[in-house]
Amino acid sequence: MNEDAYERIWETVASIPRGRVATYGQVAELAGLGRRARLVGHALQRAPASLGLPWHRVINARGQIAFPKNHANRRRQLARLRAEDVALRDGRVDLGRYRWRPGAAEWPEEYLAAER
DNA sequence: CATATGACCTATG
DNA sequence: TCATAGGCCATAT
Repeated sequence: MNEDAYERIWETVASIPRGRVATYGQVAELAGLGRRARLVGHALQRAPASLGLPWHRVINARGQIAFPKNHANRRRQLARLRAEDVALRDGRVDLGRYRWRPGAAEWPEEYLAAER
C-alpha cells in the first residue's frame, strides 16, 4: 500500500545533499504528504537497500537520531553523519546550521565561513 | 475487529 | 527543558 507515497519519499530523501540533514516531517512535507511524518519512517524501513538512499540524513525534529540507544543502525547513522562533517553535540545536530533548505546554499556554515 | 507499537510532529503549559 | 495531548497511520498481534 502507499507505494506511490513511498516512492515520493525515497526520491525526496535521495535529493538531500551530502553534509545536510532533513527531519521526518520536513521530508513528508517536501514529498507533498502533509504531516504524515510517520509514513517517512515506514518508507525508509521498507526502502530496498539497492536504492542506496542516504537515510542517515533523516533525523527527528529535535535533531536527534531516531533509533533506540542500543540499535546498531544508530551507530551506523552517527558514523555516516560524522563522515560528512555533520557535527553532533550531546547527540543532537544543530538544525539551525545543518538543516537542508532546498534552493538555498547546500554547504554547511563552516564551509561558507572558510570561503569568506 | 481491537489494541499496541513505532526510524514522528506541533502546540501548550 | 520536561510533560501532556492530539494528530498521524502502516503493521503486527
